[in-house]
Amino acid sequence: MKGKATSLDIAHLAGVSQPTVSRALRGSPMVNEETRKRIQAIAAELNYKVDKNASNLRRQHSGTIALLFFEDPTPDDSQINPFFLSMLGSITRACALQGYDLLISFQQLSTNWQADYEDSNKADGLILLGYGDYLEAQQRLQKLVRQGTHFVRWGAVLPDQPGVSIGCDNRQGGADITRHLLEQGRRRIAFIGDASNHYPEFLERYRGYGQALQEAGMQIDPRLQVDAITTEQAGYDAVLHLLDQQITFDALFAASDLIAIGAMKALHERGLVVPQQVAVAGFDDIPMAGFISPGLSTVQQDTKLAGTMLVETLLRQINGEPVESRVLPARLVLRRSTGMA
Amino acid sequence: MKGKATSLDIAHLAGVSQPTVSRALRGSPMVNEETRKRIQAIAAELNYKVDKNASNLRRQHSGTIALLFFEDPTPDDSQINPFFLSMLGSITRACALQGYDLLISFQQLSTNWQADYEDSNKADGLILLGYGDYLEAQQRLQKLVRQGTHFVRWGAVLPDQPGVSIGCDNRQGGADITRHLLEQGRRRIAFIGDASNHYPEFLERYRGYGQALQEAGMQIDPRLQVDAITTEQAGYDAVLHLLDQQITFDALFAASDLIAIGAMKALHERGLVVPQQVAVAGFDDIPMAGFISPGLSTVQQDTKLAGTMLVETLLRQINGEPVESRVLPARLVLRRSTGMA
DNA sequence: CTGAAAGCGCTTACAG
DNA sequence: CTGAAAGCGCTTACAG
Repeated sequence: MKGKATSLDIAHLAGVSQPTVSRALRGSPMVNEETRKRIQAIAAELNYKVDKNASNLRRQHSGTIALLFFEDPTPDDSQINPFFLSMLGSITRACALQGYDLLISFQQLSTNWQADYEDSNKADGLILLGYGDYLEAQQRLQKLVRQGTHFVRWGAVLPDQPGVSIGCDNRQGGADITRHLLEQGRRRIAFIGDASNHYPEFLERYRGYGQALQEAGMQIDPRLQVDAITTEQAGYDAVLHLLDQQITFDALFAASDLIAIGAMKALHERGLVVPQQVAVAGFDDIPMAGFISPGLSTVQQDTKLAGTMLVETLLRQINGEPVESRVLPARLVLRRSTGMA
Repeated sequence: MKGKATSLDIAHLAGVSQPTVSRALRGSPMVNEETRKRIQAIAAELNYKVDKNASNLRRQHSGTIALLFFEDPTPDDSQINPFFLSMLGSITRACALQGYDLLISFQQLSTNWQADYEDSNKADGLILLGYGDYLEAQQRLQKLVRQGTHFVRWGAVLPDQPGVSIGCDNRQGGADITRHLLEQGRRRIAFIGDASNHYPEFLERYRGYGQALQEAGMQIDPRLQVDAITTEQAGYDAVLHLLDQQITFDALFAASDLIAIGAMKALHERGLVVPQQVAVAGFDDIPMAGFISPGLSTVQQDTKLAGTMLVETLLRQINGEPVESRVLPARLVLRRSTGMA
């Protein structure tokens, strides 16, 4: 910018040395109150702001967290899974509360995101967010750990994982919603979502589903599980697949709300009424879940708590405190798509 | 971090001076190709990354743009207007394309956002995003201009505005959708949204509405305009207000989709059928607009183009090139809420 | 094509 | 309580 004021300028005007300006402005206790007042007044008048680059360089710290958002496959245009947008909001808020800046980066899983942020001192740590192919990501996580990079991941919390993760209790959520469908008298419950270790969160939801069925003394019919990534299109396609294969079902648990919404569209097009003929449940509780018709029963993840936990855990890690993975509870939100209200 | 490699380390290992490392790594043409190769190999092995703080400090530039997102009133929790999330996505993408980082900050209109970013050299320029009270914001914009801060605003493009703005053609959009409602045979069209100069974008949409009515030889009934900010709640309340005042209407143009969605909820609760009894139109084309039932007719703003324009305009400004405000076209997206398809 | 020198604007021991 | 000095890790004239 045009001749921005520096601490030296302030020092001249205040008749003190430059370090004194630095001390005064950062509230060091070892500076005379009067001197401080004078310095502050001048700084305010000149609209002086500490140069972050200089300050960070000297302190070897950035006061910034980088949020790496990766989703796979590449979402078209600017359509981002609303669940992650909600997370984004809550992470931003949590950062602001802690006085940290948030650097944001939308990554394709394919680019080499691991390095550039913390390595170049732009950020003190990383938050990793996104449903992506976990096996692909895993080696990168290992590299991060090897490099001593500070990072926290949002996702499934599993024993063999590199680094620290925060995630919701996907298994419990999956079990709860499946029990609910069973209580509604449903017996042929389809699961729409990838159930491999490529997508551990989905896999956990699927395991919860299986657990609930077994508790009810029911068999798991593998034909009722159809792979789908988190898009409406995938949900839509999956339902058509079930119908075309003549696989009967009276309920459907989608591994995400986006999938559920696409599934409902397909059911509607084929003339099947929700919930009378097919009950539908999702996962996430994105805002749209409450607005579509009928309202979508789903498993809510507490994004506000999640954002706070992610940021706090990361900051603790940055400060050298011990941290560990955490599982947050999931909560049912029941609406008309499963016959409620 | 733990003993991160510096350019000096590389220099020692490569048997050259530190400046040569710097040159080699930034692709300066005045360095021997073999030397460069050697240096690059060592840098790669040590996972060396240029320290951005040092580099930026020296170059007096940050390679970062700050996105200041302000919304008023404070949205509850992490619920952000989906339209802005879409903008956010497209801005992020545009930044990435240009090799810039994006620093993001959710501001309440009340905090003093104007300064901290560019003034502290964290960002080379600012993008301002959000529906907020414009009159409140205006003096801050003026201050930004006075300070020579580089910034671009998303919003109404008006003659008397400080700084550069990019916005969609709100008036044209408002006129087009109103004409559409008139063509559908509607005669009592309510406008839900603040129509004061506190919210110039809404005001322009209202003017477009008025223009279309007048072209059709109709009077503007001021009782058909009800103030509302961009929330579902405001739209909901506005419709109840109209109904309770016994003001009749057969169509409703909401200044935003969020308002329209809240309005539809109120209509539904009062037993009014959309579009048979009341046609409803919104503005923005947020993803939800296509999912609610009936689908919401609306005016689409091209967020992809908008994000690109914002970033490009800002970068041009940063590079000292002349820039000016731009108006982007708005486009109708017609769905069942106004009786289409 | 390469090196020695200076300096970006801070913060932090070290003296006093 | 305050100042003189050093240094964070780069980039960029300036010499050669």
